[in-house]
Amino acid sequence: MSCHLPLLATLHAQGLRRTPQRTVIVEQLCHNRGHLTAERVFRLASRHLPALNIATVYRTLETLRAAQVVTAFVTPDGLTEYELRRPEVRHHHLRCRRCGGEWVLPGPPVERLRSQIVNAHQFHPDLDHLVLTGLCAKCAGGATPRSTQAG
Amino acid sequence: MSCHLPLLATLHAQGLRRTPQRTVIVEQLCHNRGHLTAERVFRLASRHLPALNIATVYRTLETLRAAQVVTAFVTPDGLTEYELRRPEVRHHHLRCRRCGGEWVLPGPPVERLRSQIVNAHQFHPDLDHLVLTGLCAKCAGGATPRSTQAG
DNA sequence: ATCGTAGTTGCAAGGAGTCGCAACTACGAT
DNA sequence: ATCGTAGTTGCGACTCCTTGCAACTACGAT
Repeated sequence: MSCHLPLLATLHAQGLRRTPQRTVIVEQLCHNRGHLTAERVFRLASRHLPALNIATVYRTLETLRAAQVVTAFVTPDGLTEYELRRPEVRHHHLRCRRCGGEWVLPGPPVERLRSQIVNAHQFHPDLDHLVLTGLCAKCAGGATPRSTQAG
Repeated sequence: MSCHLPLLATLHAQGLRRTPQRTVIVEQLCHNRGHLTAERVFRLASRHLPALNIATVYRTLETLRAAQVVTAFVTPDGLTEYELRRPEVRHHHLRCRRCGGEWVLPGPPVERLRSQIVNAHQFHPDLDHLVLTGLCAKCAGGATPRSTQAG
């Protein structure tokens, strides 16, 4: 069962159109789990819909984000990346700025930070999806990180 | 005593030139504490050096960052901001995405997160200077945040 | 003081992302 | 099935930031 149909239904339920462009973009997001830049989405999607325009890709990704179908986040490098939204799986990423390796950071440590911020400052931080760059153990001169590779 | 002279000396000690452009840019960073976008640096500095070119500003800020005179960071909005580097004062920012208000988050909670990541994953995250967006107490419908206003 | 040269600049072109508009079309009503 | 219309697209122009290059110059050696 394709995963894009319920997502398109979500759009439709919000009064938004299920255009071929949006369909193919959502399909690619389903087929290529993990983070995708807009450019990559464009390249993947335009194989199936050659007349697709890059401006449409950006707009569609923004529409999907606003519709909470997709999560968009800015990496510390200043790149915007997109990922299908999985609200029940709150996770973060550790990304090595030297080798590019990436690991999943499970939710609890960041949740503790969130709690501390809420309690001490009554501030509600957007901490659903963090990408933290740094150096992995190997590049920093040590052993392998212990968490799972990112997916 | 102007703060820009020792900073320019730092550049010089690294084999880099103390040009008038760099001087005026560093002066503005000293006079205008807090976060500055490249555009704002450009506007401030070009009052003193009208022929200054925006490309030079970007390059100079990057040079200053590489020389560890300046900290550069990408906000969750995707904007790059710069701040004089003060390694002995490790701090972070809470910025309200609705009202734009900004508060300082002192170091310890993030340090605890860092320790947890290092211990569990042998990953050394870049956590010297975080900007966390979210909703302040007022915009989220509560009382005022308790930490100091950002400076 | 002059000189040589490598670091740096201004400039124009280029790339990534955004925006406004005319043309197109998804889709609910009939 | 057709129709009307508001949502959406492709396109070209625009903005912000980056890049390559010729010209300039900071500065160490003399």
